[in-house]
Amino acid sequence: MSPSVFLPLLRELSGTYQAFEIYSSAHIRSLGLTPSQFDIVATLGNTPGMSTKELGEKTLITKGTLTGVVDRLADKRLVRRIASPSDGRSQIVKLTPKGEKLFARIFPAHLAHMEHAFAQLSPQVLTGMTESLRRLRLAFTAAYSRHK
Amino acid sequence: MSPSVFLPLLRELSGTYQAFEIYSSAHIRSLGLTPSQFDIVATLGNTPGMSTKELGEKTLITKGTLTGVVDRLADKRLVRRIASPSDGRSQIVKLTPKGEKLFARIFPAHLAHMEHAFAQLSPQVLTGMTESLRRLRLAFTAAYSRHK
DNA sequence: TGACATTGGTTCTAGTTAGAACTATTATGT
DNA sequence: ACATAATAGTTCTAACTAGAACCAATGTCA
Repeated sequence: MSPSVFLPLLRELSGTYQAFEIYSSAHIRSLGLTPSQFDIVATLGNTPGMSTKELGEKTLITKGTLTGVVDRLADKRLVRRIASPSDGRSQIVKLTPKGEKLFARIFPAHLAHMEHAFAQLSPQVLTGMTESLRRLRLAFTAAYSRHK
Repeated sequence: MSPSVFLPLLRELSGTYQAFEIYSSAHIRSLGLTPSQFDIVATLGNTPGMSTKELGEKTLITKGTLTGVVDRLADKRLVRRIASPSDGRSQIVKLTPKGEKLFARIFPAHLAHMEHAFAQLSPQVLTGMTESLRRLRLAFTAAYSRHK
């Protein structure tokens, strides 16, 4: 495979991801959260809470980073840490009532904001893109496990 | 457009980008650079140098960040800043001989590393993915300029 | 049961990040 | 020419980032 084929793809992947981040995060910051904080709140919304580990898997935030992000959300009284009843090492993170109220207010608003970006694209095109990205992701993860 | 269509796409976009980053950056760090530093060195390779502004546009690194990244590369004696002859506000950043030597050594190695990830995918599929991503990027940038 | 490895989280370090405020220089419009 | 606006870079702040070292609790296996 020649670099002239995959280099433009890598550039476009970075560019598209960055364009998404810029569009999405401008809105999120206007709501008073950082993108990572929003990710946590959105993931915890409508759940009874989950362990830090599970939260990290769903949000793709590594555990070292997660400690700090959850700390700052706890400072804002949006989440609370509870010791796991079944595992002495584990913490359950859950939204406080204040956090749930925030979730109910900003999550639908953010979905509506994101929806605007997809106005010109058909569902068929979007599912096709999703499938393409999945193949590409699998190619990277497969290559990574081969090389490590 | 329903969130059930675009939310999986956004998740996959983040996941794919992250998988790329993990695969790519593990290799870059083993070469002694951070991903941002590698980006700069790769962009400056085989050029007579360019302004900080141009460098930021090509690498998608914002100017405030770029100052620090270039500082650290300059500390390592890999790049040098030169005053622009035509514009008193502008700096030209260029590789030093040491930087060029590093570029010649690690850039081909990194291309070869990335190439492994694409072994199972045909050029046709890759160019199709590139085009899909381009459409998605344009959707975000168009939405962003509408909303700002 | 007791040694050993694994796992969940925290802490630490070096670096990146965006965004805003700021400085110096250049461009614009009258 | 002069006032004003725009631009290139730096600096500052708050936050995120990965990765490694670390600690305590749990799991494994002989």
